[in-house]
Amino acid sequence: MHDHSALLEKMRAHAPDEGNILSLAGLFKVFGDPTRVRILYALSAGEMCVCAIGEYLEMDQSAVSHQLKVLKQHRLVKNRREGKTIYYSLADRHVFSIITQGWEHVTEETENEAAE
Amino acid sequence: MHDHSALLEKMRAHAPDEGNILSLAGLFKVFGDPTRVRILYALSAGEMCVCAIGEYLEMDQSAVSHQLKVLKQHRLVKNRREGKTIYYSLADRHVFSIITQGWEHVTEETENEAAE
DNA sequence: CATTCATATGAATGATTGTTCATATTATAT
DNA sequence: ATATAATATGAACAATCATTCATATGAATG
Repeated sequence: MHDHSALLEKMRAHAPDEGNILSLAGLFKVFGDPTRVRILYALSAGEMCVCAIGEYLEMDQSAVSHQLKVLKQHRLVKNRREGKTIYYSLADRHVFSIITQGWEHVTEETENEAAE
Repeated sequence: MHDHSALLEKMRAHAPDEGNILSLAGLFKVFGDPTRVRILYALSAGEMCVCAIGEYLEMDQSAVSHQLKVLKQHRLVKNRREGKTIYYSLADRHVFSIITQGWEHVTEETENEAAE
């Protein structure tokens, strides 16, 4: 192994906080599932109740609830109750801007998606 | 289950392409691992060779190579050879702006991270 | 050309995770 | 109170995935 002591010295000087790294990876992991992305997309059109989401995405209610819980834990969605039904909606503006940012990367270059 | 036919009708009208959903989730999944985030952060300071990354992150060379391969497949990093060593760097401007976007969400609200 | 250095790759493994099934809440209505 | 509708939760299972170990490539050097 060749020498990098100088470089490493410099890098360790302004290393990012480990807690933030974990939070950040945790956040992106939530976006890293097709089902959750579909849910977020659906909610970008406006609030929806749980069973409407399930019907739209053709998945059963339990699976939807489980994923909504994950999304809520990371504050990507919020909900309100109206009688028996609970309506979910996007939590804040960040949520869709993160998706939009990723979208640009994905749609920008479409050649050899899984190449190499 | 109550009725949503009207809502669903409208939503299916402008549903996002399934292929794009999968690509997008795939992209975020790559960002959803602490090791890969650490690597991207490291590379944001400038290009580094594989063993420097490994030394910096205190993980062995093989693990680094495996993750670099994932990052490269998703065009988040690029590399160039110089003799025996191969230098990796961020692929384009998107990469860090995606991280920055996520960072804002993570650092904005720090109360009850894993609550509920 | 044999050796060494830097990196890549393949198989195996342990851990994580999305979905399903069954069951539990919570709220309305009769 | 019972029944029903809407949602949530817990356990179990299958699939995915990050890491490790061993080995392979590819380039320089003696």
